[in-house]
Amino acid sequence: MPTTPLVTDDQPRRSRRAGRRKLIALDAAAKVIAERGADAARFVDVASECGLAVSTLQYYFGSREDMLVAAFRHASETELATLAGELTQREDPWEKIVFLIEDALSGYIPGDDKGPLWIEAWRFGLRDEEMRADVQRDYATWQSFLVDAVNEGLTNERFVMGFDADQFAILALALVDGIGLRLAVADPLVRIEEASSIIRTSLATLLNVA
Amino acid sequence: MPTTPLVTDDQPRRSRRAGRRKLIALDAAAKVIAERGADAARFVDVASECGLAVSTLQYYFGSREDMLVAAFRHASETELATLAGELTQREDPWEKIVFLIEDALSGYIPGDDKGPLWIEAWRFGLRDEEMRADVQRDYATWQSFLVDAVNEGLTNERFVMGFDADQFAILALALVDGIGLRLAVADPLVRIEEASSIIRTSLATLLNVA
Amino acid sequence: MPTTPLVTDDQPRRSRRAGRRKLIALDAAAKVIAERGADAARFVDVASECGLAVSTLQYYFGSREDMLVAAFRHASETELATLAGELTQREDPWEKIVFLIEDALSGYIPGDDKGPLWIEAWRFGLRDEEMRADVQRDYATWQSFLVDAVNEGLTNERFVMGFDADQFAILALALVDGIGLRLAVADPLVRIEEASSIIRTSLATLLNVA
Amino acid sequence: MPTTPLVTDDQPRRSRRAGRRKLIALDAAAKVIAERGADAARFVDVASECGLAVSTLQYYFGSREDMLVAAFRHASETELATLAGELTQREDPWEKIVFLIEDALSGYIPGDDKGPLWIEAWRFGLRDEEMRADVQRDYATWQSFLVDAVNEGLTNERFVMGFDADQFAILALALVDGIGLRLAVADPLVRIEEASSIIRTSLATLLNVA
DNA sequence: TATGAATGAGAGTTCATTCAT
DNA sequence: GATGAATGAACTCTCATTCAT
Repeated sequence: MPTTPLVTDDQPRRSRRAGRRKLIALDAAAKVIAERGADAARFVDVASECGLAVSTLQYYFGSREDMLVAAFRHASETELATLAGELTQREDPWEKIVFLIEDALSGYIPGDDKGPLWIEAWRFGLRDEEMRADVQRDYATWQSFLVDAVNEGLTNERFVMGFDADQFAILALALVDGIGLRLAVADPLVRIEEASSIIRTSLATLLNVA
Repeated sequence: MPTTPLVTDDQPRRSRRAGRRKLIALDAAAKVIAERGADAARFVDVASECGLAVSTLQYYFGSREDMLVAAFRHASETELATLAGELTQREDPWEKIVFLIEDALSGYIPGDDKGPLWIEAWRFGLRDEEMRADVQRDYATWQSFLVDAVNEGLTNERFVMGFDADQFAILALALVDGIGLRLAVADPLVRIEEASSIIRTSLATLLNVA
Repeated sequence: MPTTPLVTDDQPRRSRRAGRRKLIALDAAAKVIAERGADAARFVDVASECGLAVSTLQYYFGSREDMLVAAFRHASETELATLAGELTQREDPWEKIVFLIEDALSGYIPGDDKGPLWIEAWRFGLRDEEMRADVQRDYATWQSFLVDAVNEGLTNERFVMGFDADQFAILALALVDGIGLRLAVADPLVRIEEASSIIRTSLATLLNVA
Repeated sequence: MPTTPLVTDDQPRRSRRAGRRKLIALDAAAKVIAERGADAARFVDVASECGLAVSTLQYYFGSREDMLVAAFRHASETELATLAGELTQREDPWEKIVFLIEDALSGYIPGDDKGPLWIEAWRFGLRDEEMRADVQRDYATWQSFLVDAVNEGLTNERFVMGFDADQFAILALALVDGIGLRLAVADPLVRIEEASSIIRTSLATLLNVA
């Protein structure tokens, strides 16, 4: 190992540096998008957030829109990978479901960037085909996480349910997003602590959790 | 005709005409917002949509942002008034609930402007205090429509439920919005017809509708 | 006259002012094009030449390219109109021909803007279809001026010639442009005074001017 | 092979290769200039035309402008050398003149790069002193080719003429360029076949070709 | 020798806004 | 009350150029 040729490292090192900076730029872009909204995310904002020149961002991503899409994609890929890792560390299917719900919901609490970023992503997807495909893929992934957990529970006989697993997953995701939106706009009628328990209770009811 | 008091009429008529034009402008603005998104809704777009001059719109509303907020408010007031009227024409509380759900959900079907407008409204509310207050008020109104229906049903003993009426209303609205979003991004995993029935079934389960 | 309705003047007055300024802008653009070349003619240059804001120029012309084309067209229309006027003031066909040649040639003498502008125009026309049509039209007009004079001379029996009038006109224009180019690049082998006399002599030879 | 002195060869071979690549770059530059015009000839265009990196071109030529000038010079030197060679293969002075005229004229026919390149060269020369000197030199060379042929013909008594040889050469070149321009802008009033014959006929007339 | 990474300078364009009428 | 003319501010994007390797 210590004797492996250092020279072959040279090529990767260059690109690795560039790659590193690009990742930093992507994170900065995601942060700016979450804070100001995608439409108001300017090159200058991202540049000053990550300390790179505006023209460097353009060199990396081509156009502003491409930067936004790349930032969305990077953020969601990172998050979904983390999520998948976390799930493998939990045994009980109901626990998995609760984990997913709590994680998703927490993103909407003012101060967290995940919710706003997600909101921007699919709003962008309303009018941009490429982004729409990404959003659909993300929904599908979340849904599959839930479906897997539900199916485990059904197999275990921990759950008994009148819906099929996909329908349940759709309902669960909808509840989280729908309530998340009210948290995001700081609706005084929906308190954070209550939100979580309402969702858990209603889903438990639908699943007849043992 | 020529002898009718033209002069005294003149003042009111003018302002009435102005009022008329302003309403047309508001509708045009709402349409443009729904189509392009609030951030991309330019004065020129609205102007060419309603046939008025850009400077006329500024004369009416002051700034672009004020125009947007006015458009949102006008649209929601109009819709809520219509909704209230429709509700009085229904007797059965479950029917009222179904009506509200169907109405809300239908707005999200691609091609309809109500869903996109609502999305723009609360996204705008994420970063604009004045708009946020409007959004919260709208949520409260929708919630009260549902709460009233639920309470009727509980009184009638048509419904039996473990939640309180507000919690149920929050759940119902969240489901509609959450699923609406997936319809809006044309998610292939959520078909329109199915969406409605999932919501109805799950709510009926929670309410134990007689 | 002093009693004509002043009010009807109102509308035109506004547009007349705008029209006035636009003409000034067109002249400024032509000057900048002649000096720096069309590709290097920036909005800033034209703006500072005529004292208007850059955005005003864009308001007038739309895009930079449209401004250039408008400037070319304006210049050529003005020049051709002047030329047509001058021609009517000359009787003798040979005198007309000489006048046309001298006028065209003089534009190429360093310091004059007409030659450089013409060069820019047709070089632009090499790659722009709209401009190409304009250039062809200009060539046709110049050619027709010459053809008319030649035909007069043939009728008068002042000229006797083996070519037809169009061929002669093509030759004459080619000589003027071809020699003009050498004047424009300050070719030491072609002196201005000589240039004119060579052209006159050779054309006179071809026409066998009486 | 393995025993041949690799090292001593190495230096020359490298520079030879470099020289080869530089020539390819020059041809690519000339092509791009002819197609897009000198002002629009970017490093990227040339780079993608010849498969080299932008920074390599800059390494070769220094600045963009230097690359352009080098390309012009390379193209004209190549052409003039070829031309000189061709002329030695012709005996008859009139044949030489016709050959020169046809060659020059053919460059202006849309599709050929020589005419456009020449146009760009002297237009560039209008504003760049270095280039202007090159253009004047090129004109001088062409003119000398013609003058030599004319003098041969006068000595032979094939030609009888009222002009001196330089004046004739100036006229001939002017005709070719002047008519070439009209071919270049696809002027419908000047057909290619006719153009050539008009020039030949008029020059023959002036020379009283035997 | 040759090239990718990074950046500053400069240009066109959009757009809300001001002002005079 | 309504609108066209004019403009400044802001932003994206292109491109030559510098630098390190």
